[in-house]
Amino acid sequence: MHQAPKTRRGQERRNAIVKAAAKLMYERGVRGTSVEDVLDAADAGKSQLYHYFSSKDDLSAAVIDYQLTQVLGQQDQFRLDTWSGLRSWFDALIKGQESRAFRGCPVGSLAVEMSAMSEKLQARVAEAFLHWQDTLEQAFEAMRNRGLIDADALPAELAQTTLAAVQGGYLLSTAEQDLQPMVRSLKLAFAHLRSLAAKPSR
Amino acid sequence: MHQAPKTRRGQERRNAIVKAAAKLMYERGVRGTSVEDVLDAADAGKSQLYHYFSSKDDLSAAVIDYQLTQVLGQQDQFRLDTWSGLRSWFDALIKGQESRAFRGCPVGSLAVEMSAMSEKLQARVAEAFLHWQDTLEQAFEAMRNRGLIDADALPAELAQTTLAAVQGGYLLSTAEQDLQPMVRSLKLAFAHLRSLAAKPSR
DNA sequence: GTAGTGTTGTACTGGGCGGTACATTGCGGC
DNA sequence: GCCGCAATGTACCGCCCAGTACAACACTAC
Repeated sequence: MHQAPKTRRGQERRNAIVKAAAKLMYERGVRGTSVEDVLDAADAGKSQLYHYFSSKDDLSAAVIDYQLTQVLGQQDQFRLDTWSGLRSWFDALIKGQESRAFRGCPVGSLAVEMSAMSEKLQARVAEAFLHWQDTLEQAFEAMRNRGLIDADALPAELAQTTLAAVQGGYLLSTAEQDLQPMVRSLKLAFAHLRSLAAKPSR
Repeated sequence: MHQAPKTRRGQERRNAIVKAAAKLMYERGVRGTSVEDVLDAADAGKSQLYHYFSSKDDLSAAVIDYQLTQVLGQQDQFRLDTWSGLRSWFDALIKGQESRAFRGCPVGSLAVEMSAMSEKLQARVAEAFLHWQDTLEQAFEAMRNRGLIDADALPAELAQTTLAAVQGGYLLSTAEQDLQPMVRSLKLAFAHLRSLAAKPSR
């Protein structure tokens, strides 16, 4: 029981369950979503869930991965190692937050709740954020290599502060149900990155 | 039923319940904390809870207020309208996050979960954040009035971006179980504020 | 078709949880 | 000392929910 699907059909059912879980957990929170809600939404039965997952925690872990994949997938549509690409990405994040009714970051909101649930989930959350951070770091490193940002800048540090600005923006925007904090936070993050550009040699 | 306490003793019991609830909800999340857990911790009975609160949601709302009060209380120990006071406050936030085992912001983590629970709680969360933001705004306005920061700076905007940096730092630090993101995020926020100081006239 | 493995339907259970009912006790005012 | 209200103890209820048991079905290979 609760093993990886071995047929295409099984794979599709598993994905449908994760997708439905991701949607509901995003909207109502992890603990606010019962497995039966998920199964109803995915039009699946209980035996299917426990065929592929060992527990709700296990499903939740899959949901983090799924949401991270979604976020990184959208992120890949932008050339983050260019100024215009970065700006477009920020704009897209803001648009997304608006269109999803100020519900916050699909990864970040899960992260807060799951970090307090179990050691295992906490570890998965950490992994997810480090991965996300890493994709940003690569973009900044590329910019540095191409001379777009100063050679002394630390891509890892920039990735961390940028992600913090994104999450801080999301959180305030969700808490206050207002787009403005997110707009301002990202604007500031962008300006900071921009300030590291084209340093007049050393 | 569920009305304000009318005696000193009642007041104390009510406070004890809220305090215990705040502690547990912070550690385990709101939905991860049962009212019975709270009552055990507060050494109280169920009739006491429902004497002062109409529901768990009602108690949760009181917990937001309590946590905000705690945070603002600690914040009041610093002169936020001075550079050294600001820096000390940031340092204290970092120390707090460390000493509380990377569990995140006592207000922010509640906010994420509660925003998705009900309209009423969402409204209370918004109120809390706006209040917090306001205290920062007052500090920045005082600085501006005293010429510590540029006359063109907008205190409201600074308050929002500063709070976003705080929350973003908390979130990443909690997700990654590492102090560094918070340290860097606050360092950056401080540098940004600092950059608005002593503009060479217009 | 038949065997074997992957998949799915259904019915059930045991525990936990929010909330209620109601009786009882503590306490201040007169 | 007794009345009245605030405060508290206790037992209980109904519901929901994660997880299980087990039987039935689907597909592939031969």
